[in-house]
Amino acid sequence: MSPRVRIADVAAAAGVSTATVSRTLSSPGLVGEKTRERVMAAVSATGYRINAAARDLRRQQPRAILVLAPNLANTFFSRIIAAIQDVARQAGLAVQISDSRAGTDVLEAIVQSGRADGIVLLDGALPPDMVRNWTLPVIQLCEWNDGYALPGLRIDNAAAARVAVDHLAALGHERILHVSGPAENVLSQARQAGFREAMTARGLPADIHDGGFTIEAGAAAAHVWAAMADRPTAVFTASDECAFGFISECYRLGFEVPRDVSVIGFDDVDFAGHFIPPLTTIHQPRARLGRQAAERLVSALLEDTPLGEGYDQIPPHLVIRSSTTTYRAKTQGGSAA
Amino acid sequence: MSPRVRIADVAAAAGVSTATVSRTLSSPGLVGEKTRERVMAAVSATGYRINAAARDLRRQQPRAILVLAPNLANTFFSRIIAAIQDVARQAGLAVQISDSRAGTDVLEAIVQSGRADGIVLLDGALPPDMVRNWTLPVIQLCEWNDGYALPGLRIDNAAAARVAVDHLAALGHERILHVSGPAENVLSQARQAGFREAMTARGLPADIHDGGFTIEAGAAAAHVWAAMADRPTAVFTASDECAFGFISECYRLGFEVPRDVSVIGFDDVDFAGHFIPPLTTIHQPRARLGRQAAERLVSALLEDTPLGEGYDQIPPHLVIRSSTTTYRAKTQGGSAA
DNA sequence: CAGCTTTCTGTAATCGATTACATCAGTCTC
DNA sequence: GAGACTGATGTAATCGATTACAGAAAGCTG
Repeated sequence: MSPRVRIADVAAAAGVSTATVSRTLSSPGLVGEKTRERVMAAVSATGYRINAAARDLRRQQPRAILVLAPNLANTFFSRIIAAIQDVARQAGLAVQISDSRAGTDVLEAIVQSGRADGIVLLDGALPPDMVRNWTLPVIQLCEWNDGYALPGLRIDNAAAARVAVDHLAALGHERILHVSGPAENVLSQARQAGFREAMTARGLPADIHDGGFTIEAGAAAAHVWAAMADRPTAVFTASDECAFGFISECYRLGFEVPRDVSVIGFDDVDFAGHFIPPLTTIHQPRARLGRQAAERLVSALLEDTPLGEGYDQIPPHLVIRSSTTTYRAKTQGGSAA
Repeated sequence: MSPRVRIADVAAAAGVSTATVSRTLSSPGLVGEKTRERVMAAVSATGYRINAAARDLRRQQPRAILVLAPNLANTFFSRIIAAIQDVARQAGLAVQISDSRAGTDVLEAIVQSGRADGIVLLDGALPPDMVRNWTLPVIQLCEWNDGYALPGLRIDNAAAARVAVDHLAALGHERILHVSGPAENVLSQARQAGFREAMTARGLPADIHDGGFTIEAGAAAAHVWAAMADRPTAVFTASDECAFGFISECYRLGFEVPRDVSVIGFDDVDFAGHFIPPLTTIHQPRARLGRQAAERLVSALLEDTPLGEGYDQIPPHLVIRSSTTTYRAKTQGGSAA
């Protein structure tokens, strides 16, 4: 460990004061050209790197944003985080990531440590009291919670559910099952509401099974579906993973998609188009979501303007592939109850 | 923005000096019991949170680790990062994440900023000159590069390839194609070497197609495979994603797995067991890899001992599912060249 | 050339916590 | 009760950068 090069060392090497070195680095316009050159030469000669802690302390801002996501292992977040990272880097900000389910005291310590000056919050299930107390700018992404009273960005989940129903109805389906996400999740609730609304608008019964976002939840739902008296001819699932699990398990039970049941997923993960069959699903523009939220936060931070209050909603987009097909009233004796 | 509460405010509220407050927080044993209680009361009354920048500056260590991964959007990393995050949090360390392909100057700035005191490096393709110059402890994970001369952790990739070949050979396959990852990638190279070795040891020809880790690469490989004169009866792919792409495209071309070709993947991503067919694949214990690497780094940091030099290699583990089956010399007229 | 700008550079205070050292009160020993 | 020791607390220097303020040099104007 060579002793760290400090700004004073660079100043000495260049024969100027530390103030001049600092200015050369942060606002070069204030420094004479010849001096600037000498300083830059000294910087590279000494291999000087700024000490972030000292700068942050003095400037009172760490130039970093914190991303809080529930369950980092969930692949849904990776692309979003990559986009956030990308925007942040271009603005010269570091990105710190934490699991939002780490426990309130841990979370408080992280948030209040002064290590970040803005937050992207991907979790809508934190205690509102805690979140409202945070003094840094926070932007909600994908999930949300009205109790936080924060600006945010998400797709229009209810509309997405309606679009899914529209598509299935247009194909002739009348019995549609919605395998929803966890009941306490806002996304689940919004999508359920949209589903219910679209179904009742058509005078159709709204069958909802409380499932989850996971592959396992989808597989379990397949058994529920298979055991239903008057089996729905189409299923709208909580997520692509859920759809994968559902389809796989159906296959194992001797059913085929879309022959025996049409399936619509949610998210359009990378893999959805390559599944067998390629999955019809609601597209979530994850890179765009991450980028847009990050840009809004970053510009608020850099220009020191408030974040605003808007809840941007991106309209839903259905990607039609091969897991849905027209409903043909059974011609074969196949699948009675 | 309420003005931040500083340690001096707490000291005033408790009627003690800042030194006592600081000691109460970091080494409570040094402080008298009654004083300690008064200080703690003052801390919660004022809502005091320590300022990380000031502490880091004084202590000369930021208590954070930096994770560098190529392409954060890749789902392979999410679980690893979650595990690292978990270990770090329990040790009271923050986690900062950056894309290792951000460009050498950006990377240098991040690494040398003094914001982290240790690095987990998931990329083996950075310039060795740069990496060797880093003065903080670095541990390589999954990928590696001998030019870095760093300690690391990974599975035994060559052995994994051998295990894959063993399995296929035991099923009677003699023509096996290896769809490998990018030629310049160390993982690809190690697996290719293992594949070649295992095949030649059996007197079998080692067919290798330079592909990639992606779904698209797998789909492209399916066309290559389909066009081969004497079509291999089994394929060992670079990754599960590659296998998925391969299988999907085969299906589209009118082939079925494992009826027409057995397929082995690599990684055992969450989804592998739910694919159709469930994928036989080499398991990478991603949570364990992340955890183990993080633990090694964290304990070196906390105890201020060197990281050591070992390259831990985890033995490979094959998960046998349904995408591989015994080779039956063609009885049907099906698929001649 | 006096006086006024403008441009550049240096001096020194400052951010908020940690900690070496000094101090002081109380306890123990002989 | 003097002296030594222990434990608790305070004083103040320190980490490394930024920046308000001041001063110096150079350029302009009349």
